[in-house]
Amino acid sequence: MLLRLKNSIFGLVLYFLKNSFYSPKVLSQQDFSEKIITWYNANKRDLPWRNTQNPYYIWLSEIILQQTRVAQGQPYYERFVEKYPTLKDLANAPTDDVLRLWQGLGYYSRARNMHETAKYIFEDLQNIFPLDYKALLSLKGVGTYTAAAIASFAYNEPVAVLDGNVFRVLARVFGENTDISSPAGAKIFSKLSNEMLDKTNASLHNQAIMEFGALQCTPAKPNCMYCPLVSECVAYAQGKQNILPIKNKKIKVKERFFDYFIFEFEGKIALKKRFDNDIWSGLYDFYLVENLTTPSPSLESRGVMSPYLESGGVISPYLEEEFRGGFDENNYLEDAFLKDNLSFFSIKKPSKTYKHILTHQKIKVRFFEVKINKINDKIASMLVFYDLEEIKNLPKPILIANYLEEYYF
DNA sequence: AATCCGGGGCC
DNA sequence: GGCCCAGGATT
Repeated sequence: MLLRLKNSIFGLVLYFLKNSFYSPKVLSQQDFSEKIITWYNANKRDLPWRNTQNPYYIWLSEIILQQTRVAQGQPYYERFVEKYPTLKDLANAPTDDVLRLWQGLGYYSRARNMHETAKYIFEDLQNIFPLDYKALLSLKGVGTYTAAAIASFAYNEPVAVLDGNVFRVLARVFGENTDISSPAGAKIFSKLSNEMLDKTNASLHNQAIMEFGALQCTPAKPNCMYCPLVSECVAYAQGKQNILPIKNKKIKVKERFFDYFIFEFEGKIALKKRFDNDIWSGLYDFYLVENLTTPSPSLESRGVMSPYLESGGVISPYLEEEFRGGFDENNYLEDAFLKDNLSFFSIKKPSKTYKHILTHQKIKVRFFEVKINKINDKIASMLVFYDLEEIKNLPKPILIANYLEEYYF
């Protein structure tokens, strides 16, 4: 008992020491919220999705902006609103069209999930957008951030948003050094963000803290000189603006090697729709041979390719199988081209090697333009050809779209 | 808990 | 080249 009293007195003394001498001013919920909202009213950008309480438009903007900068996402938002002014329009659109409009934004599962959810709301929920955080959270593609954003912006429901901006602002202002990429961090920051939330003014508060993070409390070189929270900011007092927030998760980048074969016949080009658990699912690219370990040696340098550069060669009926399963480098030419005399073609030298950088992958890509002169039923059944007008309207990885733009359109 | 999913912009 | 971006799904 005595020990406990001693400890509590000791703790009390420490508390006063900490807050009187070593720490910035204590920040109440009201002070915090008022300061960022005042800042927001003076500094906010005029963004189109802020001029509506329509949950469909807010949802659309939030899906587009996931892991995407405002400057990059805004033109897409405007095109989506133009083309699909209501949820019904989006629900009734072909998936290829939705993905085509999304082309270049990346993370294409966002578009696929968005379209699926649009159909679900229109058909199964009688076109009534879910009305609270919990219901929103059950939607495909809607996680805790997006559910909180829609619930607060559209319905003013008192749930705090927690995105990269909010993590950063809270970590710095309160000197919270828990790893934001850890489950413990998610818990602590979620609690902290909800404690700081102005519960009668959730929409404005949430908009304000994110905009504050985006414009004022930026990842690099935050504008501490003119910051309304500078005298309360723990990170500033301790000179830790560049350390916080802590994010320990390291991504590892995998290197891949793509050889694309662009089969052309009578002005049409063969494309293949991608699927499964790989990048660009749902998009169309050329016929791909992936080397899983090292780049295949330049075909000419092996002294094997040269005859085919001039006189044409043959395409294997097993081409499709080879394309599906990668290929054995030693049997590369045999497997891909030499097994049967099914069709004559001529092949251009491989293109230069393009480097395509993704978050988790570094891809080295070469293109081989293959003109097919004669075709038979087997080849026709292996390759699906599209004319250039069709290709323009199909969703493609930006890598493929750029190549087509450079050499075919 | 760890891994995967794009593309662009900034330093 | 490294980091970040109005994160979420999958395993």
